[in-house]
Amino acid sequence: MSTVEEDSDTVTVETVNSVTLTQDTEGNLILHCPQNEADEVDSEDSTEPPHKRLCLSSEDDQSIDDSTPCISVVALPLSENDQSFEVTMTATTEVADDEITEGTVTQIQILQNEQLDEISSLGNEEVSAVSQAWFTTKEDKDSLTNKGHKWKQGMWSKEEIDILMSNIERYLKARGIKDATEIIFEMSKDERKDFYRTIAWGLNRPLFAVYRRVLRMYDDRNHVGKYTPEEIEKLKELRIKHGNDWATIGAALGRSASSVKDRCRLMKDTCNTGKWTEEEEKRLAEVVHELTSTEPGDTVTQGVSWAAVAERVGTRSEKQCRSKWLNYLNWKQSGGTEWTKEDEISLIVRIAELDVADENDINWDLLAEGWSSVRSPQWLRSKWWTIKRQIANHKDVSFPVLIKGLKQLHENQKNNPALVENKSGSGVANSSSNSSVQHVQIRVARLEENTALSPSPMTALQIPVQITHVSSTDSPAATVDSETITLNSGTLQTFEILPSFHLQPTGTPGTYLLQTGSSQGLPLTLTASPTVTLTATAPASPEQIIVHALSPEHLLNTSDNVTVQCHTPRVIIQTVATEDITSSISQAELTVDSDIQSADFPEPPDALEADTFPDEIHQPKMTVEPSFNDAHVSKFSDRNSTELMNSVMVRTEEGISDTDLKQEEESPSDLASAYGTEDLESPIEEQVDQTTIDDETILIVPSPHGFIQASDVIDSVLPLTTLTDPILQHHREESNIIGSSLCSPVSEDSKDVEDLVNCH
DNA sequence: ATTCCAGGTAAGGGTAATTCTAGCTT
DNA sequence: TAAGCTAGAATTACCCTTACCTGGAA
Repeated sequence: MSTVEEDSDTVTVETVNSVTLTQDTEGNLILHCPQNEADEVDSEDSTEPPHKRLCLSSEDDQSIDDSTPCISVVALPLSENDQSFEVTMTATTEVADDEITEGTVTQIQILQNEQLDEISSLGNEEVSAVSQAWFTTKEDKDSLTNKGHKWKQGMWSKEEIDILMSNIERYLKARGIKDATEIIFEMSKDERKDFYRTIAWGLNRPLFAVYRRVLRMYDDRNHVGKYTPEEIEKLKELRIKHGNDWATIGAALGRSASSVKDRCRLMKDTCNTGKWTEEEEKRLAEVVHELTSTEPGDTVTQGVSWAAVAERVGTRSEKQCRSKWLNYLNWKQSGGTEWTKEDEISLIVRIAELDVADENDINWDLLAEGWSSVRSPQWLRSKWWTIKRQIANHKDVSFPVLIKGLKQLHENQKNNPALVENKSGSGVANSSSNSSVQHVQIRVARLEENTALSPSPMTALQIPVQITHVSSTDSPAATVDSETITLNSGTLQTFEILPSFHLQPTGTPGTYLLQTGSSQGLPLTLTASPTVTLTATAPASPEQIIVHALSPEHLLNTSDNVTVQCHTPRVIIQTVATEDITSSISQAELTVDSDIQSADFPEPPDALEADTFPDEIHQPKMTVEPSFNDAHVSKFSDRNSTELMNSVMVRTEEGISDTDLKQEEESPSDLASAYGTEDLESPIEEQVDQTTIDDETILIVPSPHGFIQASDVIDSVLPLTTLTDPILQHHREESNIIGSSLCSPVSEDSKDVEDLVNCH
């Protein structure tokens, strides 16, 4: 148990596990509990789902009850296996920027499986010690290491970037500053005092790493792209003139200093390009062995000074030398064997067996050991990268899901070579190539539900993972896939689906633009009571959005009737009805429509194009259309009636070309008959593989169309047996609605959300 | 004068994405 | 033989850490 006391005499945020606690722009507190730390207290053999409740209590009776009269809590198990989870608390009163440090005493305790476990903790103090310390020297680091501190290194995860962006947003908002670049590039050190320290909060990285990251993110001379031949020429001249004064050279070229520095590293006048000659290879090998004091045949993958090697080789740059050695020469010299399809499957299995929650946790050195066809750990990692990219949306699914999907995919191919052959469309099915399994998508949707617990913690239920083939070689409409999932469950209050988007008001009441990371906006229409409007807020992350649609009576008391919040890795769209949120069975419905449709949506305003997310955050788009009704609403088909109370529709689109946007219109009745009959042509291709792994179901759905149409998979997308929520199952048994109320996708031109509403 | 703080610079190891190309099939 | 295709090689823009530096404040 640890107590985190901020620099305040009044506030204590106390946790009983090691959690990262952040606060978004709306004052929502986001806690993240890493798996390894949770494991300290969770029995290893526990098979209980990691449902945890967040318990708020106050040492000061005034604190929560008075100042934050309504707090909704969302507990999100990140996967069915790990014990990590995220908790989001939404206080309906505005929480000021500094309230965490200046407010009242709040105790946060994490309860698991309805038992209050006293959980030992590494605590936030340690996190703070790292992220609040500006240390770059070896002594500083040794000192912290000796005190038992650990911090994250390597590539920043999306989650970290989300936290950072959220912190920056909050900092800007609190100070009324519009553009972070004002602070970063224009203010003096004194003026921006504490900026970096503030935005580093919740990040387990050295302050210096945060600083570098922020500079890169906001430097518009970064991410400029490929150097033109003219730029290269100019760069050469500037290099002669200014030497290693990268800042000056960069300024002259309109590039960042590190960019021009990196580019210069690649261009040596003496460098050859293209295929290595035997002489060059021989020289490289000799130099590497000489500089590392190794013998020919020894495996050398680390501890090589490539700059020194390149210097000695003479005709190649350090990058070229490293790449050649690690990806070919060392393996060839030490008698490596060819990489096979079996190796590929083995790699997936081995990675799965590692049971790591994050790809960054994979020890590639260890994985590459004693594997003759692996050229180097670095090469193996790049191999994994190519395997991973067989999944078109690999960036949008969690790592465990990705692994499961790949495993299932390969097993399916192994058991059904015909599928491989058909999908590849060529005679290369027996080769070790990956071509046959490219253009696969994994779809994950998760449902959540309010329970009777106050103040409304969520328990999760899940929609199966779906993998759909969308081979672009098979069809000009290849990137178009579609399916519609309709759930008709009275208890559903929360819908969660990948990937993500961003809400922006359009100026038209009740209509919002939904913006994806790639700056494409689409309208969001709230088909609900006129008194319910959406308030879009800056998301804490582009990955996850929570929409809280509070009841009309609550709306009278607050301007924030809907809260949008994001955090990785999934999108959540949630309505919270203030009345009877404990109702176990109501008639709420939820429609998920990931259909791809041609866009006759209005162009997004220019304002939406600008800088909503950093360049490096890109998400594909998909259509998401959850609709939530509370107990006042009995049927989805009634949604256009005035009975609708809380109904939210959200849609966005896949990034598809104009030609991809030509999809045949299907009426609901067409669809209903279609998926019952017309696709039953090929026994092989009709095969739907469904495997339940833990609580998650993965479907592999080959399609005769080369892509998934609504008619292909609807029946499989949501088999009744895959819903794991007991309440929902109970409801299903009662009504048997889910299977019978599958909603069709709507017309190709997305007449708009009204059509979707009325499609029943 | 010294130490600390809050950056700042350069070097270099690395990753991930794209482009090129040799070799294969049609 | 040419065209098309693909896997693997090569390239490169960008990322991250490390080590050392700087100028002002304490």
